[in-house]
Amino acid sequence: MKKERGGIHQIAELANVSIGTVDRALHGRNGIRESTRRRILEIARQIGYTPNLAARALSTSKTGARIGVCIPREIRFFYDQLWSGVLDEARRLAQLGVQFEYRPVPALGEDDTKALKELLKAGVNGVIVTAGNPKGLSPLIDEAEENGVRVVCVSTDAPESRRSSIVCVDPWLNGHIAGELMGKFLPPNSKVAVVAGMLTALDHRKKTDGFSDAFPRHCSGGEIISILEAHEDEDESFQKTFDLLGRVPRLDGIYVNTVNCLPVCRALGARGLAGKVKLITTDLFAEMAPYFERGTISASIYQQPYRQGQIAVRLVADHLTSQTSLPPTVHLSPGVVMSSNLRLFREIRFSPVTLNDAAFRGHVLSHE
Amino acid sequence: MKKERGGIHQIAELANVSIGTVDRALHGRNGIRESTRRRILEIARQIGYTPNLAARALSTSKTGARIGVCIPREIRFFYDQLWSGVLDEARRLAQLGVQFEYRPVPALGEDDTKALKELLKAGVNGVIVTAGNPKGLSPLIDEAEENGVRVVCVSTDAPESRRSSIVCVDPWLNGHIAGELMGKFLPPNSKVAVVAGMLTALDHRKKTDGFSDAFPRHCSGGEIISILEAHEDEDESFQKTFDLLGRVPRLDGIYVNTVNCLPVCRALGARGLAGKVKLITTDLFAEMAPYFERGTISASIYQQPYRQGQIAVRLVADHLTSQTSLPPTVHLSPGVVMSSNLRLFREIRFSPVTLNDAAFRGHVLSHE
DNA sequence: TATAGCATCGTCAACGTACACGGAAACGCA
DNA sequence: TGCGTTTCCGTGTACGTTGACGATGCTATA
Repeated sequence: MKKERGGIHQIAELANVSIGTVDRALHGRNGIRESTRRRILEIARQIGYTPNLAARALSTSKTGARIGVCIPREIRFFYDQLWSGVLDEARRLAQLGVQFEYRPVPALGEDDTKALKELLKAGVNGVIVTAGNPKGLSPLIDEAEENGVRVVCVSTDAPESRRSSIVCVDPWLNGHIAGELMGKFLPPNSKVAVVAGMLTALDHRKKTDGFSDAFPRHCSGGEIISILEAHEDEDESFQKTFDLLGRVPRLDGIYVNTVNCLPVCRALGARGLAGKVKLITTDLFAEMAPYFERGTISASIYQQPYRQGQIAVRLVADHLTSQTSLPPTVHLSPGVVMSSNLRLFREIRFSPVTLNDAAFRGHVLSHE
Repeated sequence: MKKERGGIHQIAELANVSIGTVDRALHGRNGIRESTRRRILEIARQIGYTPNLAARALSTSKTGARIGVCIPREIRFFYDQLWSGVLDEARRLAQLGVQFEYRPVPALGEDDTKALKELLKAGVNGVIVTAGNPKGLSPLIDEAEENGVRVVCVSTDAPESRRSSIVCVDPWLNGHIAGELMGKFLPPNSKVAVVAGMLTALDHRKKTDGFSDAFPRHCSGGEIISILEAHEDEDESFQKTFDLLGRVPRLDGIYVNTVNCLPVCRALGARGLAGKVKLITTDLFAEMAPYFERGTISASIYQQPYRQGQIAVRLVADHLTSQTSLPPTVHLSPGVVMSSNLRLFREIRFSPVTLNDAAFRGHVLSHE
C-alpha cells in the first residue's frame, strides 16, 4: 500500500520516474530526454499541478527571488504612501522567501542611476523603480532586461525603455477626469485656469492636455484662459495665482496639476474667493483636510499611491515565483476625493505620517 | 562545530532545550514547566523570532487554515466581481496551504443559513459571508464566533451579530457622496428625485438618508421632491420614473440607489430628457457604458466589489496564519465613475462577464 | 577491449514547523 | 517494594521542493 502523496511526488508516481526527473521537466533544466519531459508535462497538466510556493520558499530560503526597490525617500505627500504599499506587501512576501533590497533616492530622479546600478550589482531578479529621469535610466533598464532582470516602473514611466511593465495613473486621464469634473461643476461659458508645475515635465504636460481636452467637452463655451507654470515653488504659486485672480475678476475654476496646492488655496482665501472659485487639485495630504471642509477645494484627483506600490510588488513577485506574465501597463483609475469621503483615505486617517528615518531602519538600512 | 540554524532551532540551542519544548512554549500548549516557558519566550523575544509562515503552511498543509465562503451566485452586476476578488486571492493563498470551501447561494439572503451551517459543519476556521438576512444569520454567526470561528461579513452587514469584521462601502456614505456630487453638479434651488429599491431594506434606506443629508448642503435651496420605491422591478422603475418626469417638468437630477438603473435611463430617453436631467447611479456593469458616453449618466458610485472580496479574504487569511487582529470595520471609499475613467473598470474592460457555471466548476463545485 | 565522456535518471539531505510518540523522573498508593 | 500515573521533555517523521551528488547505460576513441 503506497502512501498518498501530493504535488511533484504524485506526478513522479504516475510517470514512473523519480521526483528529480519531474523537477527537471517542470523547470526546463537539461539532463532529461525530450520525450520524457513532454510526457511529464502532459501528466502535470492533466492533474492540474500547481507548485506549492510554501515548500519552494522553504527549500530555497537562502537563494530565493530578490526584488530591488528604488523610490524617492520623501516623507510627505505621495512617496511615503507608495513606500507603505511596497513595504506592507514586502512584509507578506518576505515570509515566502522573497527578499527585498531597498535603495531609496533622496528625491525623484536624483541619483537614481547610481541606485539602480547598485541594485543590479546586488544581483536582484526584479526591480521596482520610479523613473525620475527616463533618459539616464533607460539604458540601464534595457541592460537589466537583457540580463533577465524584470523592471517595473511605478508612478513615473520610462516609456522609451524596454521595461516590462508600468503601474500608474495615466497622467492624461488624470487631467481628463479633472476636466470632466470641472466641466460638470461649472455652468456653460465658464472661464478656468490651470496651475501646472513645469510644463517641460512630460507628466504635467499630459495632465494639462487631458484637462484641456475634457473641459470644453463637458462645459459648452467653456474656456481655459490661462495656464500658470509655478515650478513647484510655493511663493511663485501663491503670487501667480494671486495676480491672476486680480487680473481676471470672473474666474470660475482652477485646476492644480501638482501636489503643490496649498499656495493656491491661500491665494483664493486672500482674495476672498474661497468656495466661489471651484478648485480641483491633485493628490492628497493631511494639510488639505481643512480646505475640503471649508469648501475651498471642491475635489481632488487621487492617484492611489499605496495601491500603486502594492500592485507593483505583487506584479514582480508573482512573475518571479509563478512565471505569470507581466502586463505591459497597469492603469489604475484615480480616486475622486471630496469632503464626504475625505476621511476614508490613508493620508487623512493616519496623519501625521510617521514614516521617518526610524521606520526605515528595520527595512531599508539593514543592508548597510 | 554546530550548524547555523534559524528560527525555532536557534531558540532551542540558546535555551538548551529541544525544539519540541520551544514549540510547546510558543504555542501555549501544556506539558511544559511555567518557568521554562517564560525563559524560552524571553529568548524568542530577544532574538526577534517570527515564525516562518512558509514552513508552517508546509507542515500543516493537510490540516491548515480552512476558510468558508458564502456569497450569492449571481452572474452579473456585482457578485461576479466579488467572486473574482475572492477567487483571485484564494488562488494565491491556496499555494500557501490555505484551503477554501465554497457554498454559493442562489441569491442574496436565500438559503444562506443552510449554507453557513454546512460550512461550520465542514470545520472551517473562518467564514466570509454576505449577510442577506441578518436576523436569520446572526445566531449562527454568534455561535460560530463562540467556537473560535472568525466571521467576516462582506458588502452586506449583520450589525447585531458578533461578527469579527465587516468589509464594505458604508451605505450612508455612499448616498452622501452621491448627494455631494449632485449638489455640485446642479445650480442652487434645484429639484431632484431619488429612485430607491425597497425602503424597508436597511441598505437602501441608509443610502437615501446619506443623499438627503448631503444634497442640501452642497446645493443651497436644493430640494428632494420625491423618493420612488421601485422594488428592484424593471417595469415599475421605468413606469414610476416616466410618470414622475411627466408630473414634474423641471426636474434637475435623479439619484438611483440600486443597481437597477437602466429603466431610469430609458425613461429619460423616452421623455427626451437624457443629458438634461443629471443622473447619478450606483454600481457598474457593461450595459451602462453607452449611457455614460451619451451623457445620460453623469456619474456612478462604484462599490469596488473586486476589492471587497480581495480584502475580506486577506483579512481572514492573515488572521488565521499570523494572528493579526481583525479590524472591526473596513470601510472602502467608493469610486466615482464618469465617462473619462469608465474604461478602466473591470466591469467594462472584461465584458461580457464570463464567470458562468463553467468558471465555477474548478473552484466551487469541486466539493459537491 | 578498456576507458573516458556524455546523456539520462535516481537518491538523499536540507529548509522550519507541527505533532505524535516515547522515555525519564517524580509522585502516589497499596 | 512494586506498579501505575503524572509531569516534563526529547526524538522522529511528515509536509513539497530544490539542488548536490551518485548511479546507470550508452557511444566514441585509442
